[in-house]
Amino acid sequence: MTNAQIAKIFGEIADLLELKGESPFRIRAYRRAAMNVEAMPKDLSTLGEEELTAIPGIGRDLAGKIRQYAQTGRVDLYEELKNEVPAGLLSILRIPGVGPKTARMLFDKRNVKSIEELEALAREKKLSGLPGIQEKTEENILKGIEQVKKGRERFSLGMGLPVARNLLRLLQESDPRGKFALAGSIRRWRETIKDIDILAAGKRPENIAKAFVRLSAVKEVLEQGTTKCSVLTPEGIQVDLRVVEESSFGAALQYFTGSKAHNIKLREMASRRGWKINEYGLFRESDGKRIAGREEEEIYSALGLPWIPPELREDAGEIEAALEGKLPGLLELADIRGDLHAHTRWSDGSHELDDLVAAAKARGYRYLAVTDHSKGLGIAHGLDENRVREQIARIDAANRKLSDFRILKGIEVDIRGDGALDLDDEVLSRLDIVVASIHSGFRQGKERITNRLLSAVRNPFVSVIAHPTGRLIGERDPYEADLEAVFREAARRGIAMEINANPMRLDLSDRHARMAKQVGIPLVVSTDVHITANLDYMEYGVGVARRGWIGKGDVLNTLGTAALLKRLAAMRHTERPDRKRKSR
DNA sequence: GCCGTTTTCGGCCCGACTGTTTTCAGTCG
Repeated sequence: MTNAQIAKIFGEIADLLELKGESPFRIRAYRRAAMNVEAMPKDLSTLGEEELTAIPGIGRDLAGKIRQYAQTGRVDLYEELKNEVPAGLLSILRIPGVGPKTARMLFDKRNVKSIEELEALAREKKLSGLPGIQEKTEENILKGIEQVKKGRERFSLGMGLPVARNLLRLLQESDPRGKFALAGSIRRWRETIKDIDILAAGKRPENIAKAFVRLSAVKEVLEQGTTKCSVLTPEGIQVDLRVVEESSFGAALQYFTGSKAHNIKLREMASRRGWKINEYGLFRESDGKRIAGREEEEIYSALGLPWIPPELREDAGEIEAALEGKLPGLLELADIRGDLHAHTRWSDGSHELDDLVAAAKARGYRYLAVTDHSKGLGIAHGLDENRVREQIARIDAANRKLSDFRILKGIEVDIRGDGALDLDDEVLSRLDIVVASIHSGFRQGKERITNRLLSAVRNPFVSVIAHPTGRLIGERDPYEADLEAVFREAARRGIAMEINANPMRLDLSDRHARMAKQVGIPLVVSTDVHITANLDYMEYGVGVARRGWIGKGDVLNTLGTAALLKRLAAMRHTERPDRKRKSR
C-alpha cells in the first residue's frame, strides 16, 4: 500500500460523494484527508490508530478506512460508491467548467456516462435546452474536452517559472508604475503548477487588465473582467491575473499565494478573534473596519505571527511553529558556495573543464566537484579506472593554476544491478567526493532496489547518493525503494543525500528532504550540470530545500572549501587501502 | 467527516466570473 493510493481513493470518494450531492463538509473532509495523506512521508500502513488520528484531517472513521485498506486492499465505502455511480462520470468531472451538478444532470437527463458520449452529444448540439445549458455552454464543454484530451493538467515548475517571469517583465514594461508579483504555487516553489497566478495593482485597474490580454505572450483569452482575467499562453499554460487597489496588495498577495489549507487556517484564527480575512484586507466583523492589508506582513502580525515564507505555507505545521517562534531559518541561494555534481565532456557533459570552472566562478562559487559518469554508463562515455586517474591528474594540474577556486575530484559512480559500484575502491579512495546513483533496473522490486542503495551507502568511499528516487517529474515514477531504510543507514554512516536541482528531477522531493533532515542526514543541493547554463537550476534545488524546511546548516555545499573537504574526508569509514604504504 | 479559548454538537473560508437567468446557480481557485 502506498500513501498515494490511499490519497487517490479518498479523492475519488470525494468526487463520488459530490456526484451524489452529499454534504459539502463531508466531501471537504475527504479532500483534505487525501491531501494530507499524500504529503505524509511515512508509510501509513505501518501506523496504529493513534498515530493515524494524529494526522490533521484524519479522525477515527478515516483512520479505520486506512487500516481497512492496509489489511484488505479495499475500502467498503469506495466499492459501494463505485457501484452506485457510473465510472465514466468521474472522468467528466475533469472537464474544466463541468462540475458535479452538471455531470449529474447530464447523466440523469441524457444518460451521459463518458467523455466520448458527452462530446458526441455536444457536437450534435443536443445539449442546448437542458437546464442551464445553451449554445455557449455547449461550446465551452467542447473546448474543455479538447483541453482534457491535450492531457497535461499540470506543468513542471521548470516550464512554468520562465513563462511566468517573462509575463511579469512584459507587464512591468507595459505599466512601469504598476505593481506586479507572482503568487500561487509558483511563489511557493511547488514542483508542478496548474496555472500561473499574477497579482497587479495600479492607478487604473481596467487598463492593466486590457494591457494584459494584449500581451504578445497571450494566445487566447479565456475570461476577462475588470479585476480578474484568465488567458492561455502559447505553451498552453493558463495564467490568471488579479488586479487590486494598492492598499490591498499585501492582503491579496497573501490570499493568492495560498496554499488553500494555509489560508483556511489563518481565516479560522481571524474569525476566532472576530475578524475576517479576504483578498482586500483583514477586517473587524463588528464594524467592518480594516485592520491590515497593504503589506503581507501586516496580516500575519495582526494574528500574532511572524511573516511565514511562502515555501512553508502548506498547513504542514508552519503555523504552529510560527506561533511557538520556532520557524526554521531557511536556506538561501546566496548560501550556496559551490556545486557538487557536474559533468564535463569526459562523459556526457557539453563543456570542457575550463568552461565549467569559469561558469561556476561567474556565479560566485568557491568550488565545483567534477563528477563524470563511470564506465557502466557506456552511452554516456563513462570513465573507467584509468580515465579517472587521468582526469585526477588533469584536475590537480588545473588546481595548481587556480588561486581562489578549488575543483573537487569526483565521480558519479553507477550503482550496478547487483548493488556493487562500478569502479574499484582503490580509485574511489583517490577522489575528494564520490556521488553514487542508479541508472538502470528501475523496475526491480522493492527489496532488491533498496538493497542496491543500502550497499552503496555502506561503501566506505561513497559521500553522496544522487537523485535518490530516480523519478522524472511527469515522465517516470520513482523506483520502489524503501527510502526510510536507506535514510536510516545513511544517517548511521553520515552519508549525504542529494537534492538534485534539475527541475525535471527535483529529487529528493520537498517532503523527502524534510524527512531526511528529521532523520539527521546531511544534504547537498546540486544541479547535475551538463551544460553550463544548467548551473542556474540551483534556485530550483534551493526552492525544494526551503519547502523541506532545510536550513543553511543542513546543507554541505554551504560550507567553505576547507570545511567541506574536512567533512567529506570524515565520511570515509575506513582507512584508504593505500594509505599505509603511501605515508606523507 | 473533522474538530474544540464558541468543546462532544454544530459549526465548517470567501469571493469572482460565466452563462444563464431576471436574481442566481455552478464552477473555480
